[in-house]
Amino acid sequence: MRRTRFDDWPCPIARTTDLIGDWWTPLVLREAFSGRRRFDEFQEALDLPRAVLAARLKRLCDEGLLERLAYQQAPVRYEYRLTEKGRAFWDVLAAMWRWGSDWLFDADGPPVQLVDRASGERVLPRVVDERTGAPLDVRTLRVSRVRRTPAG
Amino acid sequence: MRRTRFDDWPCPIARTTDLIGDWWTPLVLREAFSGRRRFDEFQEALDLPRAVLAARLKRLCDEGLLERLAYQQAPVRYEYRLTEKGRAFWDVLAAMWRWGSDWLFDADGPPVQLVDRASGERVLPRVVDERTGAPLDVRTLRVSRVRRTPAG
DNA sequence: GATCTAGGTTCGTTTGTTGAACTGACTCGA
DNA sequence: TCGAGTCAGTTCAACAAACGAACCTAGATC
Repeated sequence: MRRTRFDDWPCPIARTTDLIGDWWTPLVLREAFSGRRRFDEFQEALDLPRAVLAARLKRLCDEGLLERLAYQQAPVRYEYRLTEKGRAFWDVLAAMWRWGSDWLFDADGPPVQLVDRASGERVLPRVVDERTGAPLDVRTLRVSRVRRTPAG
Repeated sequence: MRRTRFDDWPCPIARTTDLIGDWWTPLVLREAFSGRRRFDEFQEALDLPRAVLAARLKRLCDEGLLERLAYQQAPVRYEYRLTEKGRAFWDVLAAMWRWGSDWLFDADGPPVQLVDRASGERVLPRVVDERTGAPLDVRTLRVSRVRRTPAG
C-alpha cells in the first residue's frame, strides 16, 4: 500500500507531478538553478533533513535532472550539477514563479523579482502557444489522442 | 513535528510548491480543467481515496482556486468550479505538460496532445519573457530584491 | 421498506517526513 | 600522534499523511 505513483501514467502532467510531488524537490531544483552544487550548500540553504535531501538528490540523479560528479579525490567528494533535462525544467519553475507572484502575495507582490543579468530589466515569465505567440486560453484547448502511423 | 510548510516563505516558487506539493493536487486541477465538477466525477476519474479528495477540494477552496456551489437543494449537493485564480493556474500545468512531453516519454512522445478546439492545430506551450517574447535563458537570469518606496 | 444516489466521514494500516545524532575518510595544526 | 574540523552522507524513533475499505446521511425512486 505505497503512495500511488503517476510516473507511468500516459499524461505528461501526471508524470511531472510524480517528480515534483515529492516534498522539497522544486526547492532543491531552485537552489541548483541559483548555483548550488554541494550537499551541505543545499542543506544549509533550505534547512531540510539530511536524509530527505539525500533521497531527493538521488532521485533527481536517477531521473537525469542532476548528475553527480566527483570534484575531488581522497576523500572522494561529489557535487550535483544540472543536466540539459534539468535546465529545461526551469520553465516549470518560472511558470510557478509567475503564478505565485500574481496570486499568492499581497498587493505589493513578492519581495523578490527576476531580472535580466545584463540589462537589469525585469523578466516576467509568461506561458504562450509556441506557434502563435499568444497566451493560452483554456476554453479553446482540447486534449486529443495522437494518431500514430502503424509501426509496420 | 508536522511537514515543513512553505506557504509563508518570501519566494513565489516556495509558496506554489506548498500548494501543489500535496500529492494528487495537480491532477485534481487537471480534471477541473477538463470540465469535471462533482465529487464523484473527480473520484472516478482519478481513483483516489475519498478522504484525500475531500481534503484536496477543501484546500483548493480555502486557497481560492475552486469554489463550492450548491447545484441543488433537498438534499443539498455541491459542485466545484474553477475561479479566476484557479484558471490562471493552467499556465503552470501547461508548463508541466510541455516539460513532461519533452522529457518523460520515449521518442514517440506522449499518446495525448493539446490542440486548439477551433482550428484543430496542435498547441505547444512555451515559457517566454513577456517583455521580449524570447524563451527564458537561465544563465542570464538573476533574482533581485525589490526596492520598495518607504511606506511613509 | 428496500435500494439507489451523491457527497462525504471514519478507521486501522502502511509509507513518508522530521530532527537529532552518528559514521567514515581524510586534512590540518599543535 | 592527538584532537578538531570538513564534507557527504546514514541511522533511528516519533509523528504526519496516504491508502483502501466500510460506513453515514438525506432524500428519491421502485
